[in-house]
Amino acid sequence: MSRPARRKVSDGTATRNAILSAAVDILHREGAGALTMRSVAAAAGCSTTGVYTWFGGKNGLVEAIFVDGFNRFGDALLEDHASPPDDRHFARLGEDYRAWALANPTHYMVMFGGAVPDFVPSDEARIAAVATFDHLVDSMRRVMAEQHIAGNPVDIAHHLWAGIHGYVSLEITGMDLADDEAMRARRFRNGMALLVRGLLPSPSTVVRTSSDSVSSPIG
Amino acid sequence: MSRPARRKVSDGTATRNAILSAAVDILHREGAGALTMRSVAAAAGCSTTGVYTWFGGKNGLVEAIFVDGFNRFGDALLEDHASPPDDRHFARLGEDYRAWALANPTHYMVMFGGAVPDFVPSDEARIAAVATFDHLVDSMRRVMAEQHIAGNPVDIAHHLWAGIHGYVSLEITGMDLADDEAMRARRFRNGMALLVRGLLPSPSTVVRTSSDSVSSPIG
DNA sequence: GGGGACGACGTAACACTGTTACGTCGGTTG
DNA sequence: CAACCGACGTAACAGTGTTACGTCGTCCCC
Repeated sequence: MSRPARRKVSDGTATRNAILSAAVDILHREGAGALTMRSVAAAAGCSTTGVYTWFGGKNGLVEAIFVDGFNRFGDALLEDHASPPDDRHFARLGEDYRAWALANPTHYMVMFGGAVPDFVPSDEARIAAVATFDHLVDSMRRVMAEQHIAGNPVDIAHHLWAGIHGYVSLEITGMDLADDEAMRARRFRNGMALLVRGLLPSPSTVVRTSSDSVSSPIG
Repeated sequence: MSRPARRKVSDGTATRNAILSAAVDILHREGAGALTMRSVAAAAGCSTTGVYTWFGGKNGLVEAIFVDGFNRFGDALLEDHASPPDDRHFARLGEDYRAWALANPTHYMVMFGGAVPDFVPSDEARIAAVATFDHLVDSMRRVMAEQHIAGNPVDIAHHLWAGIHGYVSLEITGMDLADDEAMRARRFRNGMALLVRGLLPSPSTVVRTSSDSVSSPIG
């Protein structure tokens, strides 16, 4: 990779993209168990060794899926981060988070749940994943500054993230014992409201109920 | 199973237990990827087909691990449920929950995270798993009755469970971006306090200012 | 007591998985 | 132009879950 890459007639990365999108497609339609070197190669229209030349092995392929997932996931949440924060800012963020995760459950579980045994993302891949979280921290920092809320934005963002992930993860794995989708949506909405209310108490209430500066529940 | 089971010289279920404990041991020591029919059979001292006679296949074996995990998990939390609830009741529960999950991460991920591709627990197994959650609901119902707190205990227990699971799940999969164990423990403790305070607003503390009892800074 | 019957195995094979030598082809580069 | 080297395909390897098939020992019934 240090010297200039040699080019064939067509840009070589085209087949790489074909393999990756085929893999994502199989993962989405048939689950992690069907994500096979041979099935991916067949869907991409190449031989199994083609996958090895571009991804090094299954671990590399899954890692590419991992990074690709965080890119898509981050894009889905991007406009939430970009929009000017109002009262429903984090509620919308939570809804979009949940919507993406439920629309791409297998992808989400590869990213967060260890759906592929023995796969551990490299530090490089983890750094790419963290960017998604950084956007959340930025949003948090901005809202906290505007509302004059004290505390560590990273910690508060982590609390929010863990809370959302808890609901979504239980829901994807079917461990939530809800009767129907309406019940799940209601619970999630209420949980999000609870989280936001607890994490970001409106400044007026904070000033009124306590005198010292550390009165924000989060610090 | 309807007619009386035939017995051999030794109770046949002994080999079943040997296989199951060998499987749990392998899962605990080497992870879900090493959980192989052959490795389990070898560790249990029998042939691969022996696993099939007792568990029907890998799915059945994983399901037995799934149920066994919830039994152990429930036992670890049992004394928390049994103890008379005080201020630190749910904090202790959270700590024990987290301690068990971090001590048995692979087992926990099989139970909650879909660590084995294509494994879906049967309704029977799910019912056995729900018993663990029922204990939490009972604790919640008792505390709410004693403290005269209104609300649906099932929903509130679910909020608490989802919150705890969110932290623990991120921690196990390495997606939490903490510097060290101390930071993780602190975040979890603060998150638990936040959850409990939000879910179970103590009537006494509601009247008084936030500087009492649970007002310690979180973050 | 004998004769089935049936459950608990083991052996060996099946299709399938990830992975890897090995050869080939063709564009790039000196 | 010639050497090189990366992008492939073919075919094989060990290891995976699973399944016929046979055997042995114990139980039930006559």
